[in-house]
Amino acid sequence: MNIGEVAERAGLPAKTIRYYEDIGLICPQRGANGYRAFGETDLHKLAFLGRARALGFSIEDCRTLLALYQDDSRESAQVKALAQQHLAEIDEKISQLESMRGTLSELVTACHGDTRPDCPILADLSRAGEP
Amino acid sequence: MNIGEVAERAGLPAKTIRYYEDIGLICPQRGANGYRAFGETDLHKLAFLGRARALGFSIEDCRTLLALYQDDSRESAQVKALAQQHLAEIDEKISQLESMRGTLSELVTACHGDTRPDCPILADLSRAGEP
DNA sequence: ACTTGACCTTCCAGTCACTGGAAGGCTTAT
DNA sequence: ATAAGCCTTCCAGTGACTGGAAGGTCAAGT
Repeated sequence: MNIGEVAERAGLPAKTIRYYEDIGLICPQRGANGYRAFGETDLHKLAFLGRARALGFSIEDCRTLLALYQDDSRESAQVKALAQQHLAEIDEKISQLESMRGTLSELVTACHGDTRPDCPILADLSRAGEP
Repeated sequence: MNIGEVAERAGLPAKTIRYYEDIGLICPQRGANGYRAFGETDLHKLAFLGRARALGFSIEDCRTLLALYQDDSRESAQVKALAQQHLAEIDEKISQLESMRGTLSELVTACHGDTRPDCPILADLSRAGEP
Protein backbone atom coordinates (compact mmCIF):
# COMPACT_ATOMS: atom_id res chain seq x y z
CA MET A 1 0.00 0.00 0.00
CA ASN A 2 1.20 3.49 -0.78
CA ILE A 3 0.62 6.33 1.64
CA GLY A 4 -2.44 7.60 -0.21
CA GLU A 5 -4.31 4.33 0.14
CA VAL A 6 -3.39 3.75 3.77
CA ALA A 7 -4.35 7.36 4.54
CA GLU A 8 -7.74 6.79 2.98
CA ARG A 9 -8.26 3.50 4.79
CA ALA A 10 -7.03 4.69 8.19
CA GLY A 11 -8.88 7.97 7.90
CA LEU A 12 -5.76 10.03 8.55
CA PRO A 13 -4.06 12.65 6.36
CA ALA A 14 -0.90 11.46 4.61
CA LYS A 15 0.95 14.31 6.29
CA THR A 16 -0.02 12.98 9.68
CA ILE A 17 1.16 9.50 8.79
CA ARG A 18 4.57 10.83 7.71
CA TYR A 19 4.69 12.73 10.97
CA TYR A 20 3.91 9.57 12.93
CA GLU A 21 6.79 7.85 11.20
CA ASP A 22 9.03 10.82 11.97
CA ILE A 23 8.36 10.53 15.68
CA GLY A 24 8.72 6.77 15.61
CA LEU A 25 5.13 5.64 16.11
CA ILE A 26 5.22 3.52 12.99
CA CYS A 27 7.98 2.23 10.80
CA PRO A 28 6.73 1.20 7.36
CA GLN A 29 9.03 -0.56 4.89
CA ARG A 30 10.29 1.14 1.77
CA GLY A 31 9.96 0.05 -1.84
CA ALA A 32 12.81 0.22 -4.36
CA ASN A 33 11.51 3.59 -5.55
CA GLY A 34 11.75 5.10 -2.06
CA TYR A 35 7.99 5.03 -1.53
CA ARG A 36 6.71 3.88 1.84
CA ALA A 37 5.20 0.39 1.62
CA PHE A 38 2.54 -0.12 4.28
CA GLY A 39 1.35 -3.53 5.35
CA GLU A 40 -1.86 -4.54 7.08
CA THR A 41 -0.10 -4.25 10.44
CA ASP A 42 0.81 -0.64 9.72
CA LEU A 43 -2.76 0.10 8.73
CA HIS A 44 -3.99 -1.50 11.91
CA LYS A 45 -1.61 0.56 14.04
CA LEU A 46 -2.61 3.74 12.28
CA ALA A 47 -6.29 3.05 12.83
CA PHE A 48 -5.50 2.34 16.49
CA LEU A 49 -3.68 5.65 16.75
CA GLY A 50 -6.51 7.48 15.04
CA ARG A 51 -9.01 6.13 17.55
CA ALA A 52 -6.78 6.84 20.53
CA ARG A 53 -6.24 10.40 19.31
CA ALA A 54 -9.98 10.77 18.78
CA LEU A 55 -10.42 9.92 22.45
CA GLY A 56 -8.08 12.79 23.21
CA PHE A 57 -5.03 10.82 24.27
CA SER A 58 -1.77 12.69 23.76
CA ILE A 59 0.80 11.38 21.33
CA GLU A 60 2.92 10.16 24.23
CA ASP A 61 -0.08 8.36 25.71
CA CYS A 62 -0.69 6.84 22.28
CA ARG A 63 2.90 5.64 22.17
CA THR A 64 2.40 3.99 25.55
CA LEU A 65 -0.94 2.50 24.57
CA LEU A 66 0.53 1.06 21.39
CA ALA A 67 3.43 -0.42 23.36
CA LEU A 68 1.02 -1.96 25.85
CA TYR A 69 -1.11 -3.28 23.02
CA GLN A 70 1.90 -5.08 21.62
CA ASP A 71 3.10 -6.31 24.98
CA ASP A 72 1.71 -9.75 25.79
CA SER A 73 2.81 -9.48 29.38
CA ARG A 74 0.98 -6.20 30.04
CA GLU A 75 -1.36 -5.86 32.96
CA SER A 76 -4.72 -4.32 32.22
CA ALA A 77 -4.24 -2.18 35.32
CA GLN A 78 -1.58 -0.21 33.45
CA VAL A 79 -3.99 0.60 30.66
CA LYS A 80 -6.78 1.41 33.06
CA ALA A 81 -4.56 3.76 35.08
CA LEU A 82 -3.60 5.64 31.94
CA ALA A 83 -7.21 5.92 30.85
CA GLN A 84 -8.35 7.05 34.28
CA GLN A 85 -5.72 9.74 34.37
CA HIS A 86 -6.81 10.94 30.97
CA LEU A 87 -10.43 10.86 32.05
CA ALA A 88 -9.56 13.06 35.00
CA GLU A 89 -7.90 15.56 32.68
CA ILE A 90 -10.96 15.59 30.47
CA ASP A 91 -13.18 16.20 33.49
CA GLU A 92 -10.93 19.04 34.52
CA LYS A 93 -11.13 20.63 31.09
CA ILE A 94 -14.88 20.21 30.96
CA SER A 95 -15.35 21.92 34.29
CA GLN A 96 -13.12 24.80 33.25
CA LEU A 97 -15.15 25.21 30.08
CA GLU A 98 -18.43 24.94 31.97
CA SER A 99 -17.28 27.68 34.27
CA MET A 100 -16.39 29.93 31.33
CA ARG A 101 -19.67 29.05 29.72
CA GLY A 102 -21.57 30.05 32.84
CA THR A 103 -20.05 33.49 33.12
CA LEU A 104 -20.10 34.13 29.41
CA SER A 105 -23.72 33.17 28.89
CA GLU A 106 -24.82 35.41 31.74
CA LEU A 107 -22.95 38.29 30.15
CA VAL A 108 -24.33 37.56 26.70
CA THR A 109 -27.85 37.49 28.10
CA ALA A 110 -27.32 40.77 29.89
CA CYS A 111 -26.01 42.54 26.79
CA HIS A 112 -28.66 44.30 24.73
CA GLY A 113 -26.68 43.91 21.53
CA ASP A 114 -27.97 47.08 19.96
CA THR A 115 -26.37 50.19 18.45
CA ARG A 116 -25.54 51.79 21.80
CA PRO A 117 -22.08 51.47 23.29
CA ASP A 118 -23.14 50.40 26.80
CA CYS A 119 -22.17 46.80 27.28
CA PRO A 120 -22.19 44.59 30.37
CA ILE A 121 -19.61 42.31 28.78
CA LEU A 122 -17.02 45.06 28.50
CA ALA A 123 -18.09 46.41 31.87
CA ASP A 124 -17.34 43.04 33.42
CA LEU A 125 -14.00 42.67 31.66
CA SER A 126 -12.99 46.13 32.81
CA ARG A 127 -14.44 45.40 36.26
CA ALA A 128 -16.26 48.71 36.18
CA GLY A 129 -17.58 48.07 39.68
CA GLU A 130 -14.29 46.68 41.06
CA PRO A 131 -15.91 43.81 43.00
CA MET B 1 5.56 50.77 38.00
CA ASN B 2 8.12 48.21 36.94
CA ILE B 3 7.09 44.98 35.33
CA GLY B 4 7.33 43.01 38.56
CA GLU B 5 4.82 45.17 40.35
CA VAL B 6 2.37 45.34 37.45
CA ALA B 7 2.67 41.58 37.03
CA GLU B 8 1.79 41.09 40.67
CA ARG B 9 -1.11 43.51 40.51
CA ALA B 10 -2.52 42.27 37.23
CA GLY B 11 -2.03 38.64 38.18
CA LEU B 12 -0.06 37.86 35.05
CA PRO B 13 3.52 36.57 34.69
CA ALA B 14 6.06 39.19 33.64
CA LYS B 15 6.91 37.00 30.66
CA THR B 16 3.35 37.19 29.45
CA ILE B 17 3.30 40.96 29.79
CA ARG B 18 6.45 41.26 27.68
CA TYR B 19 4.82 38.97 25.16
CA TYR B 20 1.71 41.15 25.09
CA GLU B 21 3.88 44.15 24.35
CA ASP B 22 5.66 42.18 21.63
CA ILE B 23 2.41 41.50 19.81
CA GLY B 24 1.19 45.04 20.30
CA LEU B 25 -1.55 44.58 22.87
CA ILE B 26 0.01 47.12 25.19
CA CYS B 27 2.64 49.78 24.75
CA PRO B 28 4.14 50.86 28.07
CA GLN B 29 6.52 53.81 28.26
CA ARG B 30 10.21 53.35 28.95
CA GLY B 31 12.33 54.89 31.69
CA ALA B 32 15.80 56.32 31.11
CA ASN B 33 17.27 53.00 32.21
CA GLY B 34 15.38 51.08 29.54
CA TYR B 35 12.95 49.59 32.04
CA ARG B 36 9.29 49.49 31.09
CA ALA B 37 7.30 52.09 33.01
CA PHE B 38 3.69 51.02 33.41
CA GLY B 39 0.92 53.45 34.25
CA GLU B 40 -2.51 52.77 35.75
CA THR B 41 -3.95 52.57 32.25
CA ASP B 42 -1.54 49.79 31.36
CA LEU B 43 -2.41 47.94 34.52
CA HIS B 44 -6.09 48.30 33.74
CA LYS B 45 -5.61 46.95 30.22
CA LEU B 46 -3.59 44.02 31.50
CA ALA B 47 -6.24 43.12 34.02
CA PHE B 48 -8.83 43.39 31.25
CA LEU B 49 -6.75 41.06 29.09
CA GLY B 50 -6.30 38.64 31.95
CA ARG B 51 -10.03 38.40 32.49
CA ALA B 52 -10.78 38.06 28.78
CA ARG B 53 -8.18 35.29 28.49
CA ALA B 54 -9.65 33.60 31.56
CA LEU B 55 -12.97 33.48 29.72
CA GLY B 56 -11.16 31.67 26.95
CA PHE B 57 -11.09 34.43 24.34
CA SER B 58 -8.23 34.11 21.88
CA ILE B 59 -5.54 36.76 21.76
CA GLU B 60 -7.04 38.11 18.54
CA ASP B 61 -10.45 38.29 20.19
CA CYS B 62 -8.81 40.09 23.11
CA ARG B 63 -7.29 42.58 20.71
CA THR B 64 -10.71 43.24 19.25
CA LEU B 65 -12.36 43.47 22.67
CA LEU B 66 -9.75 45.94 23.84
CA ALA B 67 -10.24 48.03 20.70
CA LEU B 68 -14.01 48.00 21.21
CA TYR B 69 -13.56 48.90 24.85
CA GLN B 70 -11.58 51.97 23.84
CA ASP B 71 -13.94 52.87 21.03
CA ASP B 72 -16.63 55.29 22.21
CA SER B 73 -18.62 54.78 19.05
CA ARG B 74 -18.82 51.00 19.39
CA GLU B 75 -22.14 49.23 19.23
CA SER B 76 -22.78 46.69 21.94
CA ALA B 77 -24.02 44.35 19.19
CA GLN B 78 -20.42 43.97 18.03
CA VAL B 79 -19.31 42.83 21.45
CA LYS B 80 -22.28 40.55 21.86
CA ALA B 81 -21.68 38.92 18.48
CA LEU B 82 -18.07 38.18 19.40
CA ALA B 83 -19.09 36.74 22.75
CA GLN B 84 -21.83 34.62 21.21
CA GLN B 85 -19.45 33.20 18.67
CA HIS B 86 -17.01 32.34 21.41
CA LEU B 87 -19.79 30.80 23.45
CA ALA B 88 -20.67 28.60 20.50
CA GLU B 89 -17.05 27.46 20.26
CA ILE B 90 -17.03 26.64 23.94
CA ASP B 91 -20.22 24.64 23.57
CA GLU B 92 -18.68 22.78 20.68
CA LYS B 93 -15.58 21.93 22.70
CA ILE B 94 -17.64 20.85 25.67
CA SER B 95 -19.71 18.51 23.58
CA GLN B 96 -16.59 16.99 22.02
CA LEU B 97 -15.14 16.43 25.45
CA GLU B 98 -18.41 15.02 26.77
CA SER B 99 -18.44 12.57 23.91
CA MET B 100 -14.88 11.47 24.69
CA ARG B 101 -15.77 11.28 28.33
CA GLY B 102 -18.74 9.04 27.58
CA THR B 103 -16.77 6.48 25.60
CA LEU B 104 -13.78 6.60 27.88
CA SER B 105 -15.70 6.16 31.09
CA GLU B 106 -17.55 3.16 29.67
CA LEU B 107 -14.24 1.61 28.74
CA VAL B 108 -12.68 2.39 32.11
CA THR B 109 -15.64 0.82 33.86
CA ALA B 110 -15.42 -2.27 31.69
CA CYS B 111 -11.70 -2.77 32.36
CA HIS B 112 -10.88 -4.99 35.30
CA GLY B 113 -7.60 -3.28 35.93
CA ASP B 114 -5.85 -6.33 37.28
CA THR B 115 -2.67 -8.22 36.44
CA ARG B 116 -4.11 -9.97 33.41
CA PRO B 117 -3.50 -8.62 29.91
CA ASP B 118 -7.10 -8.74 28.69
CA CYS B 119 -8.35 -5.20 28.35
CA PRO B 120 -11.54 -3.80 26.83
CA ILE B 121 -9.83 -0.45 26.34
CA LEU B 122 -7.18 -1.85 24.05
CA ALA B 123 -9.75 -4.12 22.46
CA ASP B 124 -11.83 -1.08 21.55
CA LEU B 125 -8.87 0.88 20.23
CA SER B 126 -7.85 -2.06 18.08
CA ARG B 127 -11.49 -2.63 17.13
CA ALA B 128 -11.12 -6.32 17.91
CA GLY B 129 -14.71 -6.90 16.81
CA GLU B 130 -14.52 -4.61 13.74
CA PRO B 131 -17.93 -3.02 14.33
C1' DA C 1 33.75 52.10 47.56
C1' DC C 2 32.44 47.56 46.84
C1' DT C 3 29.73 43.69 46.66
C1' DT C 4 25.64 41.07 46.79
C1' DG C 5 21.24 39.96 45.31
C1' DA C 6 17.15 41.14 43.28
C1' DC C 7 15.53 43.21 39.73
C1' DC C 8 15.40 44.39 34.73
C1' DT C 9 16.72 43.84 29.51
C1' DT C 10 16.93 41.17 24.87
C1' DC C 11 17.07 37.14 22.20
C1' DC C 12 16.69 32.28 21.10
C1' DA C 13 14.64 27.84 21.56
C1' DG C 14 11.03 24.74 22.84
C1' DT C 15 6.20 23.29 23.63
C1' DC C 16 2.02 20.19 20.92
C1' DA C 17 0.36 17.94 16.96
C1' DC C 18 0.12 18.85 13.12
C1' DT C 19 -0.37 21.75 8.41
C1' DG C 20 1.09 24.23 4.27
C1' DG C 21 4.09 24.78 0.68
C1' DA C 22 8.25 24.49 -2.26
C1' DA C 23 11.20 21.74 -5.13
C1' DG C 24 11.90 17.70 -7.17
C1' DG C 25 11.34 12.36 -8.46
C1' DC C 26 8.26 8.39 -10.08
C1' DT C 27 4.30 6.20 -12.67
C1' DT C 28 0.76 5.73 -15.81
C1' DA C 29 -2.03 7.19 -19.65
C1' DT C 30 -2.46 9.59 -23.69
C1' DA D 1 6.87 13.38 -25.23
C1' DT D 2 4.03 15.12 -22.09
C1' DA D 3 0.69 15.68 -18.65
C1' DA D 4 -1.54 14.26 -14.43
C1' DG D 5 -1.26 12.53 -10.28
C1' DC D 6 1.10 10.30 -7.26
C1' DC D 7 5.30 10.19 -4.12
C1' DT D 8 9.70 12.18 -1.64
C1' DT D 9 12.27 15.56 1.68
C1' DC D 10 12.80 19.73 4.05
C1' DC D 11 11.53 24.16 5.99
C1' DA D 12 8.39 27.24 8.17
C1' DG D 13 4.30 28.42 10.69
C1' DT D 14 0.45 27.78 14.02
C1' DG D 15 -1.17 29.76 19.62
C1' DA D 16 0.09 31.49 23.61
C1' DC D 17 3.17 31.30 26.07
C1' DT D 18 7.53 29.38 28.90
C1' DG D 19 12.41 28.50 30.02
C1' DG D 20 16.91 29.88 29.93
C1' DA D 21 21.22 32.35 28.73
C1' DA D 22 23.85 36.54 28.79
C1' DG D 23 24.17 40.83 30.39
C1' DG D 24 22.69 45.73 32.39
C1' DT D 25 20.71 48.38 36.70
C1' DC D 26 19.44 49.41 41.35
C1' DA D 27 19.18 49.46 46.48
C1' DA D 28 21.01 47.81 50.63
C1' DG D 29 24.54 46.34 53.54
C1' DT D 30 29.48 46.21 54.86
